[in-house]
Amino acid sequence: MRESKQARLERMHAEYAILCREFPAPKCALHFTNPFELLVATVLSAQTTDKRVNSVTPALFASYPNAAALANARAEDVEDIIRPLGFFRSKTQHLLGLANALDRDFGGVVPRTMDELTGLPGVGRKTANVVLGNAFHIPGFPVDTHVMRVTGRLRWRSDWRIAKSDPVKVEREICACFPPEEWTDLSHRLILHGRAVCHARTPDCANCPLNETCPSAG
DNA sequence: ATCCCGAGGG
DNA sequence: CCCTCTGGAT
Repeated sequence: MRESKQARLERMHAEYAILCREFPAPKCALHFTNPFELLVATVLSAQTTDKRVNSVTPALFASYPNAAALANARAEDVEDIIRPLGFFRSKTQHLLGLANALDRDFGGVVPRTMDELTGLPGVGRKTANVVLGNAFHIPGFPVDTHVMRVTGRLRWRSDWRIAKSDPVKVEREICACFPPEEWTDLSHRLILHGRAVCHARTPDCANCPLNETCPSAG
C-alpha cells in the first residue's frame, strides 16, 4: 500500500530530526564567510574532500585574495598550488575563467542570484546553492551525488543511479517539504550521512539511524 | 582497486 | 545519456 502524502511528510521530518542527532553541529566544512573565498573553495571541492581543499586555500588566497588578482594569475602558478586536489588543470581553467568573468561582469563582486552564479564558468546549481546559502543566507538546496542517492533511497526507493534521475526534481521535491531556513542544513546533513553511512555500493543499513523507516533498508 | 561534498562537453 | 578530468587516501 502506498504511503500517503501526509505520512511521507511526517516521516521526512522525523528522519531530518534523526539526522540532526547524528550530526549535532554540521557547519559548512568550507568555513569561509567571504563570498569570493567560499565560491572558489566550493568550486575546488568537486571530487575531493573538504580537508584537502582546506589544505591549499591558505596559499591560494594569500597569493590571490580577490577576483582581480586571480584573473591575472598565471595558470601554472595556480596549478602548482591546487595540484594535490586532482583535476587541477580543468579546475585551474575554471578558476581563471571564473575570476575573469567576476571581474569583468560583476566588478569582482560575487553575484547573489542562481542565474548569475550558474552563468560563471565552473559553477553549477550545487555550487551556487552552497554559496547562496552559506555566504548570503539565501535559502537553497544543494544537490550533489550523495543527496541524489540518499533521497533516492529514502524517498523514491528508485535505483539511485544519478544519470537517470533529475537533480532539479529532487531539489523541488525536498524544498516543497521543508521550510526554506532548513534547506541548506538538511542538504549538508544528507551529504554527511551519505558519506558516513549510506554509501553508494555498500550502504551500512545495519548501523543506519534511519533503517526503521527507510524503504530501501536491507 | 575504489572512492572522493561536480561541472562541462560530446 | 554518457564521458572526462586527476591526485591522494584508504
